[in-house]
Amino acid sequence: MKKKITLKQIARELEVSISTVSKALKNSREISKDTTEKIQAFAKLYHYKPNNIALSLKSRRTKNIGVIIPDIVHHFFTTVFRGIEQFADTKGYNVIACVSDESFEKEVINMELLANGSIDGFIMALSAETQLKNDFHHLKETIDQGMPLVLFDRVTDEVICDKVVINDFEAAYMAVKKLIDDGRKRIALVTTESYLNVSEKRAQGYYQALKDHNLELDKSLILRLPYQFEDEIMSETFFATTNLDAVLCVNEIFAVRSMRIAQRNGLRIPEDVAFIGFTDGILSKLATPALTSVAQHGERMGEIAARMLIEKIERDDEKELEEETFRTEVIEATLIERESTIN
Amino acid sequence: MKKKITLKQIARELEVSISTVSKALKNSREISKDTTEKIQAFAKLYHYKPNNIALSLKSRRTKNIGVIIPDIVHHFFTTVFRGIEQFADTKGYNVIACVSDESFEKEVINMELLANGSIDGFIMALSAETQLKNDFHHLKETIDQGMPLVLFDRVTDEVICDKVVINDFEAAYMAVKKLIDDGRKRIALVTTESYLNVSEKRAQGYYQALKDHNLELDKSLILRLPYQFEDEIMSETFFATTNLDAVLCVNEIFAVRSMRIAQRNGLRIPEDVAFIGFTDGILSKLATPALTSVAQHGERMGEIAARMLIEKIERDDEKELEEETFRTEVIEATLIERESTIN
DNA sequence: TTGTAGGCGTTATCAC
DNA sequence: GTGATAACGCCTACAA
Repeated sequence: MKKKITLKQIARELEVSISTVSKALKNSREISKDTTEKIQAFAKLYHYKPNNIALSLKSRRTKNIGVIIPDIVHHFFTTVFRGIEQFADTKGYNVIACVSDESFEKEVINMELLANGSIDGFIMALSAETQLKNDFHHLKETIDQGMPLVLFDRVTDEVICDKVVINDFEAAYMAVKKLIDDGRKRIALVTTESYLNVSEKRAQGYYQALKDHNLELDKSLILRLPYQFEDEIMSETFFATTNLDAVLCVNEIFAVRSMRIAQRNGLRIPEDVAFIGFTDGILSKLATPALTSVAQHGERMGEIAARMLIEKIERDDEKELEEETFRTEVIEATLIERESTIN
Repeated sequence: MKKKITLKQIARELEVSISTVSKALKNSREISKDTTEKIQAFAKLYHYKPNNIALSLKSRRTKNIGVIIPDIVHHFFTTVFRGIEQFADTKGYNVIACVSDESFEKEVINMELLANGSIDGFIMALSAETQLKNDFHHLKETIDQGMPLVLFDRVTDEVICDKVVINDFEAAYMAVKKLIDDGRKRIALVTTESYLNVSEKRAQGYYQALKDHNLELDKSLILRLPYQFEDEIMSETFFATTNLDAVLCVNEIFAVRSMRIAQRNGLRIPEDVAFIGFTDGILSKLATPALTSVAQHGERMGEIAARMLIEKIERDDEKELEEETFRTEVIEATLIERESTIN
């Protein structure tokens, strides 16, 4: 087992100084051709590669970015993550992934841990608990220390930083409008408890679309499920007792589960009830019937977030005292029509 | 904006030496109560936290582990990743995630990048291309440099290191046996091209089960799909022209897609055809009918891999020259029965 | 052309 | 009790 070799060891072996080795390996013209060749040959032989940690300590750049997401076994976050990773990779950055598990405390701990030099910037989506508590001191402190931060999807107005979101309001509006245009009158909404920012925006879009088309807002058409629901009793009762002809769900899991229950109750999709979900992951594509779904373009979202972050990181290098400017990029959601609505 | 503060700055402000500050913050009894308190108060005020990079340089420990997986938007790998992340978190380790995207080159590059000091050890599943090329020099070199490595799921006998796998052969055998016990006679296998180690083991289990139950191996019952197949023509033809009464699929996507096609062809599930898949992710649970599936227990796999790795990392600290021993942990797959087979 | 010295932030050893 | 010094691995301005 040959441990990684260092400049110092090469220098000792070849009886030259460390700086000579360092320069030779960078093809500095200061060093004679002879020594350069000798050193490079030796270095190659021993697979010399500079130690990232030492480089980071010196340059104050880790080439790592921290990504904190609420959940990894979740199609949307996973696609965003892939977008981030792919873009980061092209720029020579690595991604440190932390899962907050929807917990405020884990989010805080992870952030503080990483903020102490491990990374050059953060990309994150707020945990459910953080949104519920409305406590963002950890984000503010991080920003305050000069650490770039990009929020995506689960964002908040309380924190001033770069953001990437989709137009949730408009997307929901568009989905409901489609249902109305198809002749649906009793359109239900299946959503989460209300503190989740994105769900709330989608609900607003739903309300507005109804209003604009002179449909009354009927509270009995709204089903609010706990975020991580396993239990299907609430849904079963809802579908058994509610008179409806269309359903908008704020994610694809709710949608597919709801479709199953509706089908079990003898409803035909889309003839009796139309369904539209959010997320457009593999579930939407492979459900029976295939689910019409609002595509959130997670991968692009991740890519844009990573681009924004890396730009900021690398710009910070150049002009130290520039006026900070923050942007919010809005990605247009698109409705992917499949079998669960009438085309 | 207050940049992170360092020991040196605290020392200067308080007009003491750096070492005094360092000791005071560690509650060393060498330092007087007065100075200790003064320093700690100041440090707290400025949110002092030691710089991870500097600590790493000194300790030669990064408290990071590198995870290289072929694909992140993939239920099984995602669950393994979660298992790794969760366990790592409890031990104070962070996870750097790289996606090889099934590419040999990306795998090599990522590995070399991380191996230069960024992490303390690797957990990985081989990319498809790596298995196809059968080239493992990058793994061997990494191990040779004293970097601990744990392979999971997509492993190879060519590399000697810790491994975590499921009993693919037995799991497939068990699944086929169940189908046979249910009275199925013409059991098809939907698998990937053969270079994928795990698919091949599953195929072997399928062969053996047939053989042990005196069923002839009929090549026309085997459908080999390209790994990332989007196109459904091959499957359509297969289901349209093949006489079968059961199907074993090596992953849940193949299974759900196949079920859809079979249903479109007028086959009833499970009456006419029974289906069993591998993976047991959300697709299996929410498919119509719900899919009987071999659970691979990805999360546990990740946890065990992380435990093995961290043990090795931390043992390396202690006894430097101990005889290396490597283990292969086998996780028992379990068959989760649902509606796509007869109970 | 080569080498020395200082510094990145920290800890540990040893001297005062 | 407190501080100076060396070291982790690397880079670079400045000497020689």
